[in-house]
Amino acid sequence: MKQQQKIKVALADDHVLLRNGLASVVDGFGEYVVLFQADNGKHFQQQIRAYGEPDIVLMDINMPEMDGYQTAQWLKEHYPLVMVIALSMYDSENAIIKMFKAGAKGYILKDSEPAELKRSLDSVRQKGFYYSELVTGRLIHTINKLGEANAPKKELNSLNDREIEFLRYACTEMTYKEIADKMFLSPRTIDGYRDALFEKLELKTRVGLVMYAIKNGIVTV
Amino acid sequence: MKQQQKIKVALADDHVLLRNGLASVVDGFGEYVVLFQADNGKHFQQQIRAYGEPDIVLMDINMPEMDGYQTAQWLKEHYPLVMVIALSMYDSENAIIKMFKAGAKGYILKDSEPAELKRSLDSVRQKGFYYSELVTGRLIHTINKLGEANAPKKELNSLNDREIEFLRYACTEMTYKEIADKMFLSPRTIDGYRDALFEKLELKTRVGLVMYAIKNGIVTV
DNA sequence: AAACAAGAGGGTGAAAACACCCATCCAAAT
DNA sequence: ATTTGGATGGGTGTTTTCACCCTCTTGTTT
Repeated sequence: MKQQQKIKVALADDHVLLRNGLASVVDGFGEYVVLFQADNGKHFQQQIRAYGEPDIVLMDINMPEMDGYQTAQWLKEHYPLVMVIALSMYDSENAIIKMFKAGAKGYILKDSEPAELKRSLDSVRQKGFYYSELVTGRLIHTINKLGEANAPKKELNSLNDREIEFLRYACTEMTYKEIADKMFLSPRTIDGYRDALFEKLELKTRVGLVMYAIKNGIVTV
Repeated sequence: MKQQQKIKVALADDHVLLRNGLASVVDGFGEYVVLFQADNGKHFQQQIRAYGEPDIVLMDINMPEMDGYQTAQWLKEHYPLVMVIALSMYDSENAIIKMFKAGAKGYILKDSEPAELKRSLDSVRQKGFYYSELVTGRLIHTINKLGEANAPKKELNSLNDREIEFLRYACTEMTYKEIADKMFLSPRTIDGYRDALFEKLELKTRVGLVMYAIKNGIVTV
């Protein structure tokens, strides 16, 4: 009887060990039960067809094949009642915003305590969202930026393939000239990529680019 | 009957979710049972006194209070029969060497598949060690370095507090001059720190320092 | 057809990062 | 008592990075 009242949770994360940890903790809460697990977005789509709709999904952002943004977006369109809580390794303002734009109802870090995980599940179930201090703080920062006069074309950045390729090289000990060679571009163009990223990511130095790339899973450390 | 023949495994890791994942996977193997879990080295010392000696310990390297190096070292002295498998977030040559020097019998990454975790447990149990390709590759690199003529005083680096503090600042967008101010030192001295690190870590650029710091848990991303 | 945005790239100069030199002080080891 | 070695920091010069200027395509929009 009580069994049927349990909240169904699905997990999407390519790190098997961590996913198992989530599963055992979620099951341990009692009111929640793990309906199924997936390695990535593609796998998740198959699983949801096989097992049916969960109430809540704990969704990793950085996954192979199909990442958390895409999967959350897909869920929003095809299963609008399913609530997504984003799971991230790092505290990244951009990731937070992109996941909420993709329909996520909460955002927690992978090194959270089980208590916070439970808070997020409870909150999403009861109130439909979970806004931690982390999230609130980042969102306030974004709001403040929107108020600035010099914010003409903030299309809410998503980097293109070339920029991402550049970012990966920027995380090595190569000079920009060497990166230019690797990418078959002029050093000037690389200069342009860098400056464009500085602008849209609000950074000033190459170290800033490196930290950004790591926090956003663009490079795997 | 069979129960008593199970290999006793202990876990030391401050990330609760991942630790739970390890526990459920290890228990799931059948031949292994998790004897106890600990948040850090200090906690681990208490637990081993309370629960007795495990056969194998899965030991995280970066923990608060007392880290994996220290804890492995302590185990080597006080419980020499306990076999340690180092658990690391990243693939870092230095971390591997330091853990093996502290007596570890194996080294695996936290995003390993359960199959590899099992391989490492089986191997350590049966052969007393687990040398993956990852480990072997890194060790060969080290061996090769030892053969070089220009390797006079390779004391096998451990960074001092000042260097670590500097490294943390190096992972920000501060210039070296600004770092010098923060650390109440001359820019020249900072220059020296940087060059010393370049030398002993075999790096050439600040980006290299940043990547090193991250891979070794000196900065938390 | 004209306007416009995006991608590639040139030039210049200042600032930061890197390389290699050296001196001093102080504490610990021989 | 002298030497060694670490931590600190000065000088000088080159290379890389960063900032801000600009042109010229090409493709799309209007």
